[in-house]
Amino acid sequence: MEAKTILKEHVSKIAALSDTEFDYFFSHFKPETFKKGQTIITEGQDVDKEYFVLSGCLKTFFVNDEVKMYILQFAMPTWWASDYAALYNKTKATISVDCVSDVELLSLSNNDREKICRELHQAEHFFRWRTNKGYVATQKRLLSFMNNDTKTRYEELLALYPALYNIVPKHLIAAYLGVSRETLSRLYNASK
Amino acid sequence: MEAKTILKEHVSKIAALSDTEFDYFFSHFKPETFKKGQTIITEGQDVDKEYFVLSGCLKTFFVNDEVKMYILQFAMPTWWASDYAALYNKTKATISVDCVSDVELLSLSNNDREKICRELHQAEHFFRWRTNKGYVATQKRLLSFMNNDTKTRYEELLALYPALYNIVPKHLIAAYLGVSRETLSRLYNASK
DNA sequence: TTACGAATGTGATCTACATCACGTAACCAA
DNA sequence: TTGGTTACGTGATGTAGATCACATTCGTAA
Repeated sequence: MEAKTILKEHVSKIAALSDTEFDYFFSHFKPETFKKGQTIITEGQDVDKEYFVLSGCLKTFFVNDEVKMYILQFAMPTWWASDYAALYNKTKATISVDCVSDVELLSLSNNDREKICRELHQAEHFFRWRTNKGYVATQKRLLSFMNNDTKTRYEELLALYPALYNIVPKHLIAAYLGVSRETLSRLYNASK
Repeated sequence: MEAKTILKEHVSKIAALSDTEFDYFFSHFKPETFKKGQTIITEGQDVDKEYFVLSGCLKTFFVNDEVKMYILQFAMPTWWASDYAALYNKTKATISVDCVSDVELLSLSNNDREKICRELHQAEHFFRWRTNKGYVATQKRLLSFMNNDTKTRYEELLALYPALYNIVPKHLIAAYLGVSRETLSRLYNASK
C-alpha cells in the first residue's frame, strides 16, 4: 500500500481532514528507508524529527553506563517513534532509535509538526490524541513493571506484539522486559 | 491566590487565549474541595472528570490483588490528575485518586474538555502540550525503574518533589518507589 | 563450504529486596 | 488520660533474578 494511503487511514480515524487539507498535511512528511541495524537517532546527538512506521520494526532504547540496554518500545507499522523528550525540549538525545528490520518510514520535523498543528486545528487534535495514547500505554507499562513479575510481563509482551516473538532476537525481548537474557531463557524453557 | 488566576497563569504559559476566551475556558471548570483521606476516584467505578490541583496534594494509585498499593503520581499544585485510561476509553477506573492532604481542586469533565478543545484551537494546543509533558515524564520514570536501584530512585524522588518528604508518610514514598516500607526504612537509616 | 562472531542454553553462585515477626513511638478520638 | 489505630524500626529468613562462566548452535560473509 502507498505511504500516503497508510498515513491517511491512520489519521482519518481521529481527525476530520478534507482531501485538500490532508494533501497539505502529508506534504510535510518525507519518505525514508533504512536497512536492518541502521541507527536513526543516536544518543548524545540532536533530534529534529519523529518517524511514522510504514513497514518493518524500529526499537527505541536507552543504554546505561554499564552498557546495558533497555528497550522502551518496539515501533511496528502505524506506530510513531522518536526521542520525544529531546525533540520537544531541544536537548540532546538520551534515547536511541534503530532498525530491527529493514524499514520504510515517513519522517516529520519538529518545526513542521508545530506548523501544521498551528495551521490545522484537526492536526493538533490528531497529535493530542496520539500523545494521549502513548501516555496511557506508558503508564500501563510502568504499572506492570511495578506490579508484575517477569513471567507475567513476558506474557503481556507477547499479547501486545504477537508477531514479535518470531521477528526479534530474544536478547531484545529481555531488554524490553528489563531482565537478563539468561533469566528470559530459563523462563521460556521452563514453561514448555 | 484565586483559582482563576492560578489556572490562567498555568495555561497562558502555553496557550495564547484572549481574556474573553479564557473566561469561557474557565467557565467549564468547577471548584471542589476535599479533606485529607477522602477518595476522589475509586477503582471499579466510572470516571468522568479530571482534576487540576490548586492547593494540597493528591495521589493516584493502583492496588493489586494482594492489596499492595503502587503510587503512580503525587499531584501537587498546578498538576493534573485522573485515571486517563478510564476517562478517555470510558471504561471503569483501574486507578484510584485520593487526598494526601486537604485539597482545593478545579474539576473538568471529559465532555467539557473535548468541547473546549473543539471550540478553541488554543485549548487543544494546551492539552496536547500537557499530555506530552506527562508522557515524557512517565517514560522517564519507566526508564528509571528499569535502570536504577531503589536508592537512586529514592534520591530522584526527593529531587522531583522536595517538599514531599516532610508531607507524606514514608510508606507512601515506598509505594511510589515500588519497594516495601521495610526496605525504604533500612535504606533511609543506613545513609545517615 | 568454511569460519567466525552473534545468539542462545544452562549450571553455580551472589545479592537486593520481600516477607514475616515483633517491638516502640506517634496520633487521634472518646 | 486512656485505649486503639497507624506509622515506623529492625532482626531473621526466603527467593527472584543478576552475574559469571562455559558450551552449543545459528547466521552470514568470504
